[in-house]
Amino acid sequence: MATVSDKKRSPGTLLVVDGHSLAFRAFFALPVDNFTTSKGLPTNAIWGFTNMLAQVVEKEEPDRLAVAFDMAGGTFRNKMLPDYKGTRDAAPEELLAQLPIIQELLEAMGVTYIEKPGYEGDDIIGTLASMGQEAGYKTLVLSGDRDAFQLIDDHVTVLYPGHHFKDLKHMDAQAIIDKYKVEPWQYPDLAAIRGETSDNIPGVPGVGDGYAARWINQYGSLESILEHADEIPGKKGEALRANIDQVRLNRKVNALVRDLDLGCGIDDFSFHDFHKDKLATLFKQLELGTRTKQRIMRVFGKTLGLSSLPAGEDDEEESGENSVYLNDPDKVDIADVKAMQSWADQTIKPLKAARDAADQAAAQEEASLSAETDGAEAAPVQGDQVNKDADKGKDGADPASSGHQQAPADRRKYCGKALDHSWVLQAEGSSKPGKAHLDRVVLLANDQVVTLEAPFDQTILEQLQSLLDQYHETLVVHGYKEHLHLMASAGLRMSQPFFDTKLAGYLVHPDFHADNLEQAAKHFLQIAMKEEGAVTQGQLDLDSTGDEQLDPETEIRIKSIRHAVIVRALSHKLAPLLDQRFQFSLLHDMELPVSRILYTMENHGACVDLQRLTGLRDQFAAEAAQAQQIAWDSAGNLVNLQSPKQLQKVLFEDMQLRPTKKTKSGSYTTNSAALQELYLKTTDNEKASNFLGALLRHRETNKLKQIVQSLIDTVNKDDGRIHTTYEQTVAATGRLSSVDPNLQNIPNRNAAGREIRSGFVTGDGYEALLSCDYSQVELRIMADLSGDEALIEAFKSGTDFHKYVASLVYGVPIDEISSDQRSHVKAMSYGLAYGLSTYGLAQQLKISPAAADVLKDQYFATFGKVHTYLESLVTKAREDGYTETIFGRRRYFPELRSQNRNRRDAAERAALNAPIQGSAADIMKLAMIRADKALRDAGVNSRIILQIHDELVLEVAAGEAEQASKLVKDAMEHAVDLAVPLNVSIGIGKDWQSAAH
DNA sequence: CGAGTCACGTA
DNA sequence: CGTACGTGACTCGC
Repeated sequence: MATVSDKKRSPGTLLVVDGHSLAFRAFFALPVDNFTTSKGLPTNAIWGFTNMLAQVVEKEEPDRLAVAFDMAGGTFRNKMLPDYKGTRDAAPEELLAQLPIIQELLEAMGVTYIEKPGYEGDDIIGTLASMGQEAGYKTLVLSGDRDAFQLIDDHVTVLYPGHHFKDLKHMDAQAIIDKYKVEPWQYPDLAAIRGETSDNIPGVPGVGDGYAARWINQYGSLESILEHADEIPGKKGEALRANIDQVRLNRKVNALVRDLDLGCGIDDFSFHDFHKDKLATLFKQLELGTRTKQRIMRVFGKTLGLSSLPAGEDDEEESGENSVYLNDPDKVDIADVKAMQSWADQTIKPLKAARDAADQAAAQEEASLSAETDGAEAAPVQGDQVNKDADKGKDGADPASSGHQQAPADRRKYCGKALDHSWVLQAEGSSKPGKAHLDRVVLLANDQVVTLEAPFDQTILEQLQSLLDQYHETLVVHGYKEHLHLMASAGLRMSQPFFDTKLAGYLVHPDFHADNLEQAAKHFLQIAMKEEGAVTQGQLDLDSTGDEQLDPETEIRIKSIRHAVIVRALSHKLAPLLDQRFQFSLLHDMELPVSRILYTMENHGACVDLQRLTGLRDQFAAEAAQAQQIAWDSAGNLVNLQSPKQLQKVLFEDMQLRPTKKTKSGSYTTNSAALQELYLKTTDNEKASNFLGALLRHRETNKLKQIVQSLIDTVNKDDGRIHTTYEQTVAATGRLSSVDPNLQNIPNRNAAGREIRSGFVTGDGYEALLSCDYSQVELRIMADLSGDEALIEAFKSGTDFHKYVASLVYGVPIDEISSDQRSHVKAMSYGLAYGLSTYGLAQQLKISPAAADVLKDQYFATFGKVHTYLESLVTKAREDGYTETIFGRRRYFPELRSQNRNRRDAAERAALNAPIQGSAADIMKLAMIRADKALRDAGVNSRIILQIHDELVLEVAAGEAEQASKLVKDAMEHAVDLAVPLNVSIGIGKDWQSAAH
């Protein structure tokens, strides 16, 4: 179909496409999960590639088109640079599988594609650009590879994908100069210096585009820079000199070949025959959407002068495309309560009925299915994980059913398709406990969005309250706890929603911590945000192009709507993942109820005696100042005692003390263990000895001062209480953490520090603090999970656990166990769950490594199954890629396959610890749910105010001490049913210190 | 001003 | 050369 007449229309346009780089970019830009055929074939690169190509052809209307591909096998570049991975050999299998299909599609579309053994697509492109130039064509190079920039001149423009690959930038000479401050032909020099991380090409460390450009402009060329490398000052110059060879090599490798013999001419790149049937078959196989198909037909059909094809009979949906959930919703303006009511009646209200109907249909289908298969295997194999463990319970210790949810019939095991009938509420403002305020609420239902803004009309709030009350079971939010704070600040209550994308994201990937919603979206949806925060995957430019300057208020409003859309997309991404792992119950019966409890704990806060705290602060400050003075006197020098660097100089240079250990970065440590050792060894130097003693005292008291001060600083002026924030999605093991301030690290180990706890007291109407803590939970979990009879017996015996274990290990009667023996065994027991080494054990107990080895052998000889169990944890993690707690909480450990020994060893220790620490965390969470419920059911005013991993602190209302103690102790001890009893010890007193036991 | 390092408090 | 956290101070480089 080459048309001679085309050529006369000068200048004609030649479009050259870097097939591999485009497919590569598409592959990583689009979530493979949403582009997979029912047979499991990934199609994200195919979809992205064809759509992109169609888009460009439609817009640029080229007369000639050729697509270049890399070929399997190395190129001449690999020979020069063994680590070079710029080619398809480094691509993931899922991408490679799509390349031949893309070529097949191109063929059907009548598009020429070219590949040449030993060369990259880039070289073919370079050659094609030369051919275009000779023939007087305007050439467009569509490529995601920056090496193509060197081809740019007056006749060649590169179309380069932006952060999201759909946004093409026209890179002409001026654009290169603007961006890189060098001419296009100098770009390879710049790239050689900077390197290309994505291609695994190292540049000069510490040198980026800026410096590279500066040098190029100063010296004119790369060769000239290298000749004058000696003149370049500073670290950067040093780094350059150290990497001259690398830079030279880079420059050789990034030069594109421009004169290959391709065995064809430019007229071979006209549009060829368009195979409609073949295309239709391919599209069917690939299960691509109608929209894509019609677009291809339209664009490439038109090139041939065919009329647009009729919509035809295909009724397939745009299935599995993420963009469905990222579509721009329609904005609905709500003028008054009436409008809101009618909007909700049309959108939110029908969701519940629709969901119930869908549930019923699903149940029927399942029933008929199980009838067909005789009921043997149709039911889910693994059910509700929270209930899994409870199945073992014989005496009503079912943690889930005693949780706060309603009738068992209401309890879902899976999200299933229920999300299709859900709505999103996105509240914005500050959720800080004690000072939350609500700025805006976005409601998203049925692809329609309503925004409500402060100041809120009271009747609108009532309306909203009624929606929350009636339809919380179909509601999706991002962060239930934060929403409780936000909504409460406007006087609104919020029952447990159906889904929480923040919590779900945490369950899916507990190691990943997103600071905000956009990061979560980027992580889970592979969506890129523009600087202003725009979603670029969908067309989320709510107001026309989105390019013009919007006023800040509109901007922020759009951002909120965008957030709601992201939440919807996230929920659809995460729900199937939870279902796959049987973790919905973890969300519904554990994390969500815990969120509500944390909200109330944060809200209540902990009452402190401000006078007591300031008194302590002054006392610690005085001691610290005194110690500092002594240190300064003996050093003869006003060293900053809080500067490790200055201390190193004073200790190891001025005073000539023998350093003990090094820090990670190679300097000598000045930590307290090292200082104490030095202190003991320094007998001949009075000044040094005084200095060390004073320094140690300063360290301790100054730290305490700092902790007390931070408490004082965070006391809420309105109620005199401290409102910490519990982070529910931070600790990778499933624990909570506490910030602003951290109330989980208030000193407890030595007397001076413990005094701080006396500053935590009771508020009006409360008479005492009650502290309840689990004894040796982690060890008990190990006993249960390992099934070690000796260890189980040790716990059942009810005597001093560590003494009992020591007597077994040392083969000595219990009453003959020395305190040293007890503490050694205790350290060993706890060390187990951390993956301790004999070296570490020896260090901690200040015994020889040989003695530690003996202890370890003895220990494992006594508790053999524990040893086997711990090893099996790591083995299983290596096989599965993740560990699991007794309630099915997972943590993934890709580092177990690391080539780096240190990292691998660290991963092994973490994998050993995760299920143990994590199970303990799960148990505590269930205990909190039970305790909270028990207290509320009993109608008492006493309440949980703090959680410190294995301890709960309650503020006990007048006259409730005995009742509250009993309720909480019972709730904690029966949170789960293990092979060993759970033991909770309690203490009560007028402050936290005296509540110790 | 932000990131990284060091030190140290808790379970 | 045991796990999991958060905070504060200093220091370096932008």
